[in-house]
Amino acid sequence: MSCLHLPLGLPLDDIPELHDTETFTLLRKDETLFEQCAPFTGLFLVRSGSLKQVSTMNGGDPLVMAYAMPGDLVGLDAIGPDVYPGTAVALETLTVSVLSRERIGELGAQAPELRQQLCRNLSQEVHNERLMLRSLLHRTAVGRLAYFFVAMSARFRRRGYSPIQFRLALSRSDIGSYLGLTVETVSRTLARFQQQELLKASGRDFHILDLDGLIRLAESSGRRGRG
Amino acid sequence: MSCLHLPLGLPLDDIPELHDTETFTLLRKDETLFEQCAPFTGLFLVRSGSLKQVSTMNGGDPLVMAYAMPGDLVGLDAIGPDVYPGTAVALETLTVSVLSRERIGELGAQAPELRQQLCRNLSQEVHNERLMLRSLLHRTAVGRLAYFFVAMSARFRRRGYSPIQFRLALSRSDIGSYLGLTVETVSRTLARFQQQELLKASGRDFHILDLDGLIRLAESSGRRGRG
DNA sequence: CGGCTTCTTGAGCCATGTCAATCCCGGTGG
DNA sequence: CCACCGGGATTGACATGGCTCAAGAAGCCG
Repeated sequence: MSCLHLPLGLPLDDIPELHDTETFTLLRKDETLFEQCAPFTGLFLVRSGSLKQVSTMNGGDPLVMAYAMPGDLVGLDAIGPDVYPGTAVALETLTVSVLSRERIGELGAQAPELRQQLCRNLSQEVHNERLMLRSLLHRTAVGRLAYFFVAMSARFRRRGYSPIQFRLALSRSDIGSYLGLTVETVSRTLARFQQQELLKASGRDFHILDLDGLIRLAESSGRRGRG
Repeated sequence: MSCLHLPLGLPLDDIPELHDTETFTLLRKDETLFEQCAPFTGLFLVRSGSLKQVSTMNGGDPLVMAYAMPGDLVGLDAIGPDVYPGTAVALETLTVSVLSRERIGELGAQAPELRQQLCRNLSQEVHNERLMLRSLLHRTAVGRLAYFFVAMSARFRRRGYSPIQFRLALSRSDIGSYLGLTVETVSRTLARFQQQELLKASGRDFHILDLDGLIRLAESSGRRGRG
């Protein structure tokens, strides 16, 4: 289960230029960093706070596609299409630094190995996404949520935060959308997790009590689809 | 619904070097091109026949992750991890041409814009996968299968084959695994599609009768998860 | 024609979506 | 400081989609 970090959690810290950027932007809760379909202008590195990326399909409801926390790079999935494939909404007060399209071009020209590194990361990402989402497809609500918390725990750990106690700015219904479940199911399942002393949730603060238990739940394949 | 092509269907035809390769390999049904966890040795371009890529999670059942048809490039998701993240199994007699790791390096060095192009494709891919899988997460069996056939139809069209009549070498249970459904559900749902004259299936040959109807089904969000 | 695998069909049950009521919490105004 | 209000969260009752188990039909190859 090495690949549990979620979508935008690319390990690009090793690209120093990314940290030199001086352009900072501040957003308040519910403000957007960019809108779906807006032309690609650059990448964003989250400094503090968090955001969700929401995509609306042809006449469907908006889906929460990704959750970005400090250290995450946002906008990578806009490089190919050349427009942002979803709207980025601040979940709380948020600061990001901007890496403009032009700057990316310069950097790519100067250091080809940077682009190579980016390729690697993207390739890794394709694989991670596939693996995560395909296994979610086969899991029940319990499995999906367990997976979600294990993944979040791993992500916080990699970022240097506590892997067992953290705050998720996502609402229950965001989590539901992210996992393909209804709010009610999320809520009920969380209640069960707490009864079983797997974790403690108060509002948006979570405390993992039994990570191994959650991992076991996440791996014990839920029932859907045998082959 | 521009992004309906499936995982490995990258539009890399514009990279001419890929077609110059002389190294051909032939495999018979059920033989494998590479095994999961084998070190990355190169990419493969499918010439004829088809294959499925299957990943086994930590102690789970194997999941069908991708289906590759002639013109598809296989192995892109191995670049990042440097090992193949799944086993590639021939579904029928199969010929591929090999693009070795070394050759990729050379090409990348000669033509930097090629690598850039690869980046774009990978980025696009991240987005496509996300979109497809997240929306599958929210759909019922009907929606998933409809989506699947619409996607396949689009893929065959892009490859220059008939978009309404094609053969899928995948078994019902492969399709189920790919979509997160059981064989039985796939079978029953296909039966309903035929009653409603949306398509005709005989064995592994499919004939789309009402593509618009399928698109409508695929888009009319199945019920799971409202937000 | 027999043996294998794949596909289809049926009956029953459980998980989860739906609908609806209530609760909780944070903010706002009196 | 308290009453009110609104959005999110929880909980309950119910309906149903899809998984399970099981049997049979249809291909496929010898």
